[in-house]
Amino acid sequence: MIETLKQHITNRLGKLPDNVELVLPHFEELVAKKGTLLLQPGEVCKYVYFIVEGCLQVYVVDKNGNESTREFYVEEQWTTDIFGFQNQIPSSEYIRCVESCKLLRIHFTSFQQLTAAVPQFAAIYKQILEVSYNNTVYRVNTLTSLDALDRIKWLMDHKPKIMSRLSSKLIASYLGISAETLTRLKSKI
Amino acid sequence: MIETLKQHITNRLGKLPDNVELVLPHFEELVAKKGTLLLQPGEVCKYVYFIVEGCLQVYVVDKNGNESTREFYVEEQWTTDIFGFQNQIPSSEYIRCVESCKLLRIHFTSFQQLTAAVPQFAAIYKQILEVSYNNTVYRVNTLTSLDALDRIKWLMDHKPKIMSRLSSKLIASYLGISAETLTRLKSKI
DNA sequence: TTAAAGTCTTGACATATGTCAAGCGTTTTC
DNA sequence: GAAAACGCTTGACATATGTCAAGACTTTAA
Repeated sequence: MIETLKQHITNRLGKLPDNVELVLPHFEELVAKKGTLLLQPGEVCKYVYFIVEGCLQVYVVDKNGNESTREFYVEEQWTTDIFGFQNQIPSSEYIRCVESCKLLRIHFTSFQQLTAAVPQFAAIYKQILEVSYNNTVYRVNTLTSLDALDRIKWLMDHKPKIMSRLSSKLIASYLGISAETLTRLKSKI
Repeated sequence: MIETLKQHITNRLGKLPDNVELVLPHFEELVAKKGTLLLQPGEVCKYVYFIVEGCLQVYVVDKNGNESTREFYVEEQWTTDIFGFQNQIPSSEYIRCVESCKLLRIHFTSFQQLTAAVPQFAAIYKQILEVSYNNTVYRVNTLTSLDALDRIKWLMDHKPKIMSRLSSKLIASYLGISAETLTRLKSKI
């Protein structure tokens, strides 16, 4: 599992064999089965997770008990409640394994140490932050400026793997519509 | 105007008189009247704006010509198309003055220089990035998990100044509803 | 292997929100 | 100061989407 992370990091930064070896020992392997909750609202997020295999869902639950998915993360992506993690304050979101997962996680203390000590690690963090922010900006704009049918098309075009890999119920919770509406609209494409 | 920025920076970082003087000369004053477009889709964003006075709207236009506002920014806030700016690629959003504005702007070149040379400036940028990301995450979650009435209440609770300061049409475009629906729902509170 | 749980689809109906139009008051502009 | 533009509210109606229920199919777990 560590090998995947090593590859991921060197891909991003070019060859830097020295500092990679500083970083890797701080990660801990974690195998979690489908349905495992890694974080709940009110809880302080202590880890950043790197996905070696599987899929994580970040979501909230509304007053009627419906889930709204903010984002799905898959292989070679990083997941955490960034703001809650950085400030060590309670989260407002759930993080759940929607498939069996092989994960690597790094603890808050190690993370802070590394960003301070290893510039390349800080650079990766900044990169992740900027990309995450950009994705979330896109997410707001698609949610507000596209109707349900166009959001489905958007998802098929931009995240075809997510579309085919997850259940309709999960996809619907990401698109902000009911599973029934998703079924009906898909037949119109 | 520069004095406001100086105050803003020292408030954030404590006293650091030396480096502030390195930063300030890179900013340029800009007065823009209501309606001025600072950025359009397809255009590469060359500046980061600091608002001394006024209000900026970041929005997109959908296929029917309707505006969807992603965010409003007011006094002492920073506005830019972060991702497009950092990567110098075309934006997908508009940035517009919805009031007469007094702004300070810093050019891409200066910005890169300063983040590389002045750690405190890089720290402010990281802070802004994290807060912006967090706000946008909240925005996704309120859009998908709250109905229109609860989104109005959310806005009144969390951004009362925005609510009273801007037109119903603008507020509605932020909430993802029509101006008529906003009128009707407000009477239910 | 079988029971239980979950998934997808479809129908009937309910509801929230949008659209268009009109009226009226306020603000802006020449 | 008059004309034009704009902003808010309300009504009538259209439409998109949600909710609930049922049936067929598939996957999971004992």
